[in-house]
Amino acid sequence: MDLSRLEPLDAYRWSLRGEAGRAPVVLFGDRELLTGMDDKVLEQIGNVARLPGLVGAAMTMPDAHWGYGFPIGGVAAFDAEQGGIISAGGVGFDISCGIRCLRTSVTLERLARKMKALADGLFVSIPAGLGREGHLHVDPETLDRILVGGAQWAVEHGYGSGEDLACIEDHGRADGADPAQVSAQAKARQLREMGTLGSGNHYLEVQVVDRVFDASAAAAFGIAEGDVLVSIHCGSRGLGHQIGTDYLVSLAKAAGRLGIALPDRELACAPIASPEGQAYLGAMRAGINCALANRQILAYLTRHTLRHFFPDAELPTLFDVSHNTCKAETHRVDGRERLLYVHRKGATRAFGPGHPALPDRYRPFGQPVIIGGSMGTGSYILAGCAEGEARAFSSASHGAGRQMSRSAALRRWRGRELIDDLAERGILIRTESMRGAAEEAPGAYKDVHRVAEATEGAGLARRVAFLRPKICIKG
DNA sequence: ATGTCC
Repeated sequence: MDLSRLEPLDAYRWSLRGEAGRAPVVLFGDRELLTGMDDKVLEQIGNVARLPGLVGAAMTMPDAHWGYGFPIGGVAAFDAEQGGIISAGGVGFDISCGIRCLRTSVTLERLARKMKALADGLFVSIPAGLGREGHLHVDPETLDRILVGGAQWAVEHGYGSGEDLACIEDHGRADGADPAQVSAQAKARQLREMGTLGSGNHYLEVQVVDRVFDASAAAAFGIAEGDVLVSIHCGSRGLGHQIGTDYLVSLAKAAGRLGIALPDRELACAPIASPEGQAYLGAMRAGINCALANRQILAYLTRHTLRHFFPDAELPTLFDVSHNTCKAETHRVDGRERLLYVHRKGATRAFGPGHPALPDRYRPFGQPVIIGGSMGTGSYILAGCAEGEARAFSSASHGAGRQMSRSAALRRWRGRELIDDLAERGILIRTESMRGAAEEAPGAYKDVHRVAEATEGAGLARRVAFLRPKICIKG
């Protein structure tokens, strides 16, 4: 990215020079992260800043990269009463993709003795890969109840407990979901895919807490150095993807009908208050519930498998965060509380200390934020902080973020070699696709340590712990 | 991300 068009606000915050007809643009990240970003990121977030009803600045997180319409790592808030819009490209195709993090009572010593068997066991029990079907097949009526009930449906049907729900965003269920706005095709794709991981950057990882940055927040989150965790990264599978595809068309038509000038056709959108906007909102929330139920079922399968190897294992939920959503939230803007529709595409909600939506135990420390690492590199747990509210509508990074395209990664690496190298370093990968593993090469991603450091430096969230991977099941 | 092109 050409930094000459940017004005540094400080070492971690940059403003794009103003232009007529465009709202402010702020990019978070250090000089090296921004230098490494594609110019497309700047072009795309500049386009977002031209959409109607934007409040404050259009923003990118430190892990941002080029995406469909909106950059991945993009954050934009809109006010329905000011003609604000909602955009499918601002949420992403994998609606409510996110990470469920489970704590475990398994010690590193016990894990070390069962590494290979556990890796093989998880690979058998966790359905992964493109188009892969799950153990649970549902009928259309049941799917509609899942789309309304989310993880709450899953818990009611034996896949977990109320303690899980307390540690999921929105208590495991998005209000206002409307399955009637989800196409028959989208639903048909999901009937056999509940409880599946998917492909691409999705994974299930067994991790060890390698370093604690903030002992009091870590204690509140229930973790300490040497603890074993399991993180599950996945989303709403075929259903979410089909909702995105369907509404790209309907929102583009609405934009045309209402004369909304689109700087890029990939930014198809409609006013939140329009029939098409409301329909997408209802469908997208159904997609959120699909993803929340999916991660709850995968948590159940994970517990079942770990208890086969460690019969006394407890695996309580630390937290479950989504990073592809648009959520109605109240934010203070220029001293006034306003209801905003915050698009976070490849960005995590990061409420600060004291927020009423947080579980009691976490509230004094802020919301757990999870930055998922690339294959074999490690992940971070952070905590939302007060500055993030004013700076980014309480948003933070969601991962390492790609720095190289999938095709470029395929040309450069071989999956088999990457996996053998990682095994020599004590990290076991099990995957359905060697091609997928090459695309997910650690070198194709930004440095997760730098992303986490910049996220803290920018005042978006504070680092709490670094997690080192031990076993990774890839789609 | 995705029954990677109906």
